[in-house]
Amino acid sequence: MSTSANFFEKVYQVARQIPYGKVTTYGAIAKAIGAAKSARMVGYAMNGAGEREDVPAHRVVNRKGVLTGKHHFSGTNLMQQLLESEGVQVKDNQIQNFQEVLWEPEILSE
DNA sequence: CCAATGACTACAA
DNA sequence: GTTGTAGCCATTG
Repeated sequence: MSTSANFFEKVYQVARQIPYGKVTTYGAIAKAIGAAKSARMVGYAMNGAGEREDVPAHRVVNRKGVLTGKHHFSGTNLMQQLLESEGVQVKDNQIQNFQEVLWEPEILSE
């Protein structure tokens, strides 16, 4: 495997730590895994995480609290429904009480 | 190896 | 506040 394998693993590891009814941002995860400048890669990793039920990709949004990656889910509003099902208010693909439901992961250390 | 892509973010106008 | 440009870096062709 490649070095990037660890990168994905770290992303999944942090994503799994997201508590119920909470959300986080790509930048927060990227920073937590020690790759704050690789926020894009976090979203990219989420692509493969969609198959993993252990990784709630629907709880990961961009820094504005917008469901930018909803198109990657099965349906067009599946991501929003999942969030609303957890008590997260979403409107027009954007989380309303974003700051209230926002959860920041802890920095991973080796 | 080089070029293009992307579920991002920050800054400038 | 909106729009545009640039930086970022792993993946893919």
